[in-house]
Amino acid sequence: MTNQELLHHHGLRATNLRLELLRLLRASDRALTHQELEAGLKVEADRVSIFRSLNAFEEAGVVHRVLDGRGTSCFARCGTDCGHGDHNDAHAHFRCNGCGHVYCLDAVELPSVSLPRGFKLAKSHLELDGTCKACR
Amino acid sequence: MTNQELLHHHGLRATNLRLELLRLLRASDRALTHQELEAGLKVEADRVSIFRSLNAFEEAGVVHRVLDGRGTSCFARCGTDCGHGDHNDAHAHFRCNGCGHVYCLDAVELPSVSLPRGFKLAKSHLELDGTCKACR
DNA sequence: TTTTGAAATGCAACACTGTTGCATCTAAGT
DNA sequence: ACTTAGATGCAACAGTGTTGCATTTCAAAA
Repeated sequence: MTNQELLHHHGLRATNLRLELLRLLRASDRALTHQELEAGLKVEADRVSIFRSLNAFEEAGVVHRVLDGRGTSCFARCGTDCGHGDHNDAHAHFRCNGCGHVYCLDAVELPSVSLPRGFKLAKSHLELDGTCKACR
Repeated sequence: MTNQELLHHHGLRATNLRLELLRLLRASDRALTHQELEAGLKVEADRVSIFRSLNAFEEAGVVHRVLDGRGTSCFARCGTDCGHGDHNDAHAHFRCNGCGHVYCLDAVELPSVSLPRGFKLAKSHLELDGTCKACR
């Protein structure tokens, strides 16, 4: 599926900015911040438009959001099985303490947890940190 | 150990602000943001001083920091076995999607994970969300 | 192909978290 | 009571993220 088809399939318009953002996200093996995306764009675009596009992507199920260790949002393309507001992002994330990059780890298995009485679990996120391949 | 002793024990001065912050943190069953702390203070204090105190607490091993779902820092008292830069905060955290409150869950067991080749693990954080007792 | 309405963008302004520099004050040991 | 390193207050700043509003542009229908 092309990026254009992907956008249309989720009810979004295929603008230059959005096609560019998807291109960058698809080309990356890790989750990217809005700053990295802005820096990588081959098109001029306003910060606000990038934020709005990323929010639209997230809501539509095109990307998912991860927080890096300092609380800023990173975005990565979703797997094929995400829909509107229905994310299947139940995989672990690894954050490198050296470069700060955030990787999605689809291979790592998530634990099943039992919560104290009264708490109702919706989702669990396993956040790992350490040193990545490039930083060793 | 009194809050005064606790501070001295970690090489920090027992000022009004810091004693107040510790009082609030000890009285709470969950992690608090700087905003909640500022609102709860019985003493006038500058935002900056609160941030600096919390940073000093964290570095000394008096409190640990958790990010809530939107990336803002929450703070909670550490267990007894934390020292300078040596946190023992390897427990799960639960964030309520209703009220946004963050709870430390000492009871939940952390999984052992195996990373892809090249990644070196330092710490793992299990972040859970759902609905808390009060919000059901 | 042209029209058209909704979606997307750009710009300005704002709120919030968090930090730094510097002058002043205070806790705590002498 | 002195002294000084540690703590505070104030002003200013950087970064993320949002909102309102006018303008542009995509995509579907005429």
